[in-house]
Amino acid sequence: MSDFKSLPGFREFYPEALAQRRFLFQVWRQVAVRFGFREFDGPVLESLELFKAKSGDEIEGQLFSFEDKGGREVSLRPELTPTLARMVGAQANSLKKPIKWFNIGDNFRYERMQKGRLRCFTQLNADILGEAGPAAEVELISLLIQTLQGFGLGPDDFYIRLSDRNLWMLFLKSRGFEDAAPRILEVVDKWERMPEEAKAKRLIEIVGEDGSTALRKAIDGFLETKSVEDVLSTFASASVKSDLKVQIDARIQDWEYLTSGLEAMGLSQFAEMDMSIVRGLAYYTGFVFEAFDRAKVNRAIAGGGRYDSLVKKMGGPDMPAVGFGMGDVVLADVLAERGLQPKFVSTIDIFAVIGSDVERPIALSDINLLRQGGFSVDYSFKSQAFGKQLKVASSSGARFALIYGSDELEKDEVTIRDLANRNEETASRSRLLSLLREKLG
RNA sequence: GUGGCUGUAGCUCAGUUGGUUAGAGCAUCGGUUUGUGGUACCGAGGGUCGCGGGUUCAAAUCCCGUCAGCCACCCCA
Repeated sequence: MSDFKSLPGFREFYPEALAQRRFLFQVWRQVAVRFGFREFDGPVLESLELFKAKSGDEIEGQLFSFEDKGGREVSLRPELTPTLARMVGAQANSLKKPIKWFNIGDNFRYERMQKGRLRCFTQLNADILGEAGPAAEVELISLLIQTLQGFGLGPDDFYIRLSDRNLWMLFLKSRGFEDAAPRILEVVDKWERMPEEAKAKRLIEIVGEDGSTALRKAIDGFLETKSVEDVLSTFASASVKSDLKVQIDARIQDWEYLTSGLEAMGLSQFAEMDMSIVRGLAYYTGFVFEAFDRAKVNRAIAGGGRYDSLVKKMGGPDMPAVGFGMGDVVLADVLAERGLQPKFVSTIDIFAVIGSDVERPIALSDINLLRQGGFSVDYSFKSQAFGKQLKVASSSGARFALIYGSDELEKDEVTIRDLANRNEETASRSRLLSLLREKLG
């Protein structure tokens, strides 16, 4: 074993593993293009400030950051969104709206690795910018669903949890918790995992002893919300000021637009309203959603949401935005568990079997022509028995073996052997290329 | 960052209460086979038993440390 190991959390891809990896990318790219998204990319290394500005100092401990030789504080990107927001912001006026972009790229986090979590992972990011209404969410969530379907995953395998930070804010306002709302959402984010006493304690810290019981009841009640009808009844029971009422009604209309849009696409079975999703990061402003593995609780395959203020924060104009990310690590695990990761066999078109060093120059000449002609051709580097070479030919996955023996070359011919059915025919070397073009189409 | 479990060949694993030169299957390479391939047979290469220290006449085996991996927390863009 070598003393030079790869770094923790960084993977090596041998050809077979790389083939599987490229399969993921291929499906990602194919579906995104089908939805009219355009591929872009940004730098892998950015200034540390870019990520600190967006996510806050707390995140810094997980950044893969260091000082470069010019004394700059830099970081490998932990996510693509800040870069995207900056890029779009810089050319916002000249870009056609809505902007539908996607990226497949490596991201980095410096943290302890575990299942589904490495220090270098690849994410599909898909974002729509310049569309403030829920039509963008319909498009993005349907892209997310169709992508997962593209891998053979169905409604028994995953579902989308839909939530809404905006609706949470309106709800908390309507119950009189407006000022503490951001801090309350932080608690809601961890609600499922928190022990009872911890919940009570945190709520008292936030709103004090008096309000905490009512708040507790409100949160538990709102978490039960499973449909637009539930939302309606939640707010119907509350007496709220008229300007707030207008906002709530507008938001309910957005929800109706979103759910009916997904229904029209035939995707209702995949989507569930689940207000427990608020997503940790502060930059989400509206709808948030996650794709969950049905087989394992608490395993998110993808997640995203709306971040309407980020482009402006990155120095651009006001520009609404929504997007999601899907990592390759969890996805590959999910596919492997379900046997949906195809087995890739490398194949070539033609394997040349060369009788001896006498025939070799002629064979090499043909091999080069066939390769120039677009065929993938392989051959044995050293002289070996015919049987041995045919064995190699067969395990190479080639469709045809070309046999360059002394008998054939006397007549300036080669034997074309179909490796599947073992039929042979002879062909003159001058016709070889056109004949193989017919056979291999 | 915290805790638990696990490290023997490329892979999956044997290896007895500590006792000769650490094994098997698969894989790889070579041969049986300079004119015909999925089988078969024969053979070869491949290991500092994760690494370092300790106990012992003797350590893959027992002890300590360390590194790595897995799992659960924490966190999750």
